[in-house]
Amino acid sequence: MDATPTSFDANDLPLFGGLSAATRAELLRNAVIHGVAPGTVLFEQGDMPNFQLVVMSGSAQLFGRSAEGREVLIEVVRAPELVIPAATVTNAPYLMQARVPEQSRFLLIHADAFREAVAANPTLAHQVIGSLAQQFRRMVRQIKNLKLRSATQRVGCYVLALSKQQGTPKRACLPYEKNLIASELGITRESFSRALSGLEQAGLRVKGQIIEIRDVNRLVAACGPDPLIDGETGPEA
Amino acid sequence: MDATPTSFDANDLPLFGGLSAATRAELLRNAVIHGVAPGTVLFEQGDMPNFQLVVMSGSAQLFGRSAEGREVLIEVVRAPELVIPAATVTNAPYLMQARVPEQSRFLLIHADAFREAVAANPTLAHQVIGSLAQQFRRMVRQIKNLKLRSATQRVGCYVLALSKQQGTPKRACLPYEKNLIASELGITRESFSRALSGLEQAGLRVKGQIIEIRDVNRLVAACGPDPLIDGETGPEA
DNA sequence: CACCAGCATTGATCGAGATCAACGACCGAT
DNA sequence: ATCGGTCGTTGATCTCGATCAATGCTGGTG
Repeated sequence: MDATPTSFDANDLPLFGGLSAATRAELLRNAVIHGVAPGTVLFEQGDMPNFQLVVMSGSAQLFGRSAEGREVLIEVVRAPELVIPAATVTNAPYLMQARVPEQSRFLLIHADAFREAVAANPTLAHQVIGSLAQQFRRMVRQIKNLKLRSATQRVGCYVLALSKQQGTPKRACLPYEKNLIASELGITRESFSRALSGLEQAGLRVKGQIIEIRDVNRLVAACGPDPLIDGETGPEA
Repeated sequence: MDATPTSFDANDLPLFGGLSAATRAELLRNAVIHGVAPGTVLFEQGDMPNFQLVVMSGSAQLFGRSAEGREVLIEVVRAPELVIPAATVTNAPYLMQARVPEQSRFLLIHADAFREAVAANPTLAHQVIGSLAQQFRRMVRQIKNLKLRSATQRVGCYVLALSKQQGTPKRACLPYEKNLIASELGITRESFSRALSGLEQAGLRVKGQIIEIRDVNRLVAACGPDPLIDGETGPEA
């Protein structure tokens, strides 16, 4: 079980797997690598995509904003994922804003060049299809999560999913501020806090960013996780 | 403004646009057309995809179900769309159940054959990318809708979007049962009914399946529609 | 060190929306 | 026409989560 690396070189990106050196080089001629400081906004919602961004290290957070200015976290994209290829390939305005929470590196490919390369190159197209499909499924999962579960269930399942994906069955470490996690789960930070406290009856112990799971079975019983919502993260993968 | 047709022939599907007659024929050799009666379940959530389904006429409704058995409408797919290509291309279990609400016709392409054809065929791959991207964006819009707006706002914007897309600025006709629309909007049928009543103060009149919009401006002011959530549906397209 | 700013927790209260229940309208079947 | 079923509406009540407000905690800066 080799973990996915967190940092990538422009030439060993999975995106380019199976591409001939020539086409890869041609694509990279239309691209630059950009180091980005925390807090940077990569693009605003409503902007037209000029580049296809690829996360080489670090991550990007995608936010949705309402007319009244409320802002919620919708997704987090990590290396080596594409940042919303859906916008680039349809050449339609971004539906979300992208912000960078940590020091990160991005590959920027000119949108036109990217679209042409995808059209000309079956294996590249295949990679894009895979990426789009994964991202689509994540969105469907999130919708099911929002529509079918209570706030407490969402919080509990979130913690369970974290602990699995971190490989620590008795512990989960929150990956960013509770504020953001709450908005990702479609609740306020206050409700998030209360839900965590409430789940202490189900064998949970909150210590800052670290959540201890004293009784997994009780937690599972309390919040009813579902692989078709929370993701597989079974033995493999 | 020629409306999109509601019924398609196997040979003039946009999916096959730009394909040579030979490859199209080859694909269709691995496919069958199936007429389907209302109420039929095409597949269950959790099933592995055996076919890539394409809607040739009619529609398919996609439902998510929770462990406790609650069921909500997540999306409706109409001709000439692909039915969840994300499941087929990733060869992963369906996250939703597909049910057919009306007499419909589907093209069923063997999943393996479909994947091979996509891999071998850049223009087909391009069509799949476009379809996936559109569907991804719809899911993002729905998430923003759920997380950023109140129930009443969602209902009002839904009616506005309907009237625009039906080309009747002063009227909207609900496309299926209020029951289902409510679950699509993430609320109960009772709340949906009340929200519609409440919006009568904003110039709305409910007559069964027909909703009259007596004062568009007031409705817009009341529920704050946003092209980045509700879709463009501007002058063209 | 003192200070301040941003984040997190906790309490009190409010309100939107869910739930429970009753009723009416519609529709297909016999 | 009568029946039974589904769907929709309306009312009463409840509850979950939002909101408002106060306080605590932490980390960075002078």
